[in-house]
Amino acid sequence: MTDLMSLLPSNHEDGLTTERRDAAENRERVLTAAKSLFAARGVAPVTMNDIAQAAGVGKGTLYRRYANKGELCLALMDEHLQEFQDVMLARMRQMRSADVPALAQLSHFLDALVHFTEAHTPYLCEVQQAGLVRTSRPHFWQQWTIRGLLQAAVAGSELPAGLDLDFVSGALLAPLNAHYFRVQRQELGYSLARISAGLQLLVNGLGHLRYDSPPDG
Amino acid sequence: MTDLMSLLPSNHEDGLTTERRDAAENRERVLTAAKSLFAARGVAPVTMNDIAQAAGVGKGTLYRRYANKGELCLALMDEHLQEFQDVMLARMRQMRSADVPALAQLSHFLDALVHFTEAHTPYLCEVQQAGLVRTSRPHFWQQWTIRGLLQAAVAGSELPAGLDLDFVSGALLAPLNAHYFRVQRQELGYSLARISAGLQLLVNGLGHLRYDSPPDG
DNA sequence: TAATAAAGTGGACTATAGTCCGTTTGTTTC
DNA sequence: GAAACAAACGGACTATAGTCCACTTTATTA
Repeated sequence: MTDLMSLLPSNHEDGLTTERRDAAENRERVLTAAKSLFAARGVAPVTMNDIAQAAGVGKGTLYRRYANKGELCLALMDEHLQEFQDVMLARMRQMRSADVPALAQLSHFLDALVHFTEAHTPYLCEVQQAGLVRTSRPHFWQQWTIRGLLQAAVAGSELPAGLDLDFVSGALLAPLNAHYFRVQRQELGYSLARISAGLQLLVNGLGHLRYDSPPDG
Repeated sequence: MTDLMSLLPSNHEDGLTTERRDAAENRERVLTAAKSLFAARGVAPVTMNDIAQAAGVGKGTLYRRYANKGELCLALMDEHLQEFQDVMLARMRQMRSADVPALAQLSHFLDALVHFTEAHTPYLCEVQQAGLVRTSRPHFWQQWTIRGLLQAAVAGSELPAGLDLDFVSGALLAPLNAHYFRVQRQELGYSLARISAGLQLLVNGLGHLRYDSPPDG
C-alpha cells in the first residue's frame, strides 16, 4: 500500500533530469512571490501577471513551468500534501496492526480528508477550475486510498462482495469537491463535523447491505 | 409537493413585466442563433461573440440578457427541463397512488436524472462553469425532490429518523455534477446503468441502517 | 402627434489568460 | 576557455470575457 505511490508523477522536479541554475532560481522566486501574494490578497484575485511581475520574471517564464494557477497551487500544496500522506499512512499502518476494522479506518480517513480540504479550499478550487483534479496527485491518492480501504472491508467481510468500489470511492469523494465543499461550508453553513458525519453515514449504510448488487461494465 | 415550484424564479420572462417588442425579437434571435451554433460546432468552442454576431446583435445586447454562456444554456434547456419536471411529477403521483415505497420512487427518480444529465451534459457543464448550479432551477428542483422522497421514506419507516437529509440529498447529487459525470462517462467509461446502479447502492445502504446517527448544526 | 421617460442597443474599451518566438544564459565538450 | 547546443527567458501578441456609455427605439401621456 505504500510503495505504489512512488510511481506517481510528483509535483516537484525529481532529481533525474537536473534543472538549470537560473531555472531553479526563478522557480523559487515564483513560488515565494505567489505564496506571499496569495497570503496578502487571497488566491482568486491574484492574476498570473501579478505573480510574474512580483517574481521579477516574464510571463513566458511563468507559464513555461506552470500552465495555469491550478498547477502553481498544486506545487505550493505539495509539501503539505506530502506531510498529510505521511501522517495518514503512519496512522493507518498503526490502526491496521491494532486490528482496527477497515471501515473504522475509512471513517478516520474521511474525517482527516474533510479537515485537509478545509485547510486548502482556495488552492483546491483553483486546481479544480483548471480541470486538474482527476490527474492531480492529491485526488488520485485520496481515491486510491478510499478504494483500498473499501477493498479491505470487503476482504474482512465488513462489506458484501460485488459492490462497485470504483464508483463508490468516487461518490464518497464527490461531496468533497472543492467548490461544493465551499458551498457547504459558507453558504449552507455546515460544520466540519456535520460533513464528516454525513460521509460516514453513507459508509455505514454500505456496511449494512446484506445482498449483492451486481455492477455492470 | 407540486405547488411550491411555481414560486421559484423561472428562466423565461414571466408575463408580469412586458418585454419591449425589439427586445423580444432580439431574444428570440439570440436563442435561435445560439441553438444552431451549438448544434453545428458544439457548445464549448462557441464564443459569446460568435453568438452575438450570428444573431446580428451587439455584445452589449447579448450580455444584457444573458450574463454568460451558462445563463444562455439554462434558457435553452428551459423547455426540456419543464417537460422533465412534468413527466416526473406525473410518474411520482402515479407511483404514490399505487403505494410504491418512497425509496423505490427515489431509485426511479435518480435513474431518470442520470438520463437527463446524459442528455444535457454540455449545457450543464456551461452552467456549472458559470457557477450557476446552486441557484439554477434544475439543480434546486432536483435536490428538493430527492430531499422530499427521503423525507417520505423516513415517514414511512423505510429510513431511520435522524438522518441528515440535507447533506445526504446533496451527496447523492454530487456524483451527477456535470463535469464529474462527463469524466465518468468518457474517461472512466461507466455506462448509464452503472452510474444509476451505483447511486442506488448508496440509497439502499441508507435503508439498511438500524440506528440513529445524530447530525449537528 | 409631439414630448418625455424608460428600456434597449451596439461596439469601443478594459482585463486577463495563454501563446509565440527572437534573444539570452547555462552546460557540455574538446 | 571557446564553440556549440539545448534550455530558459521575456515581453509583444492574440483571443475571449465582460463592462460601459452615448445613442436609438419604444411606449406612454397629454
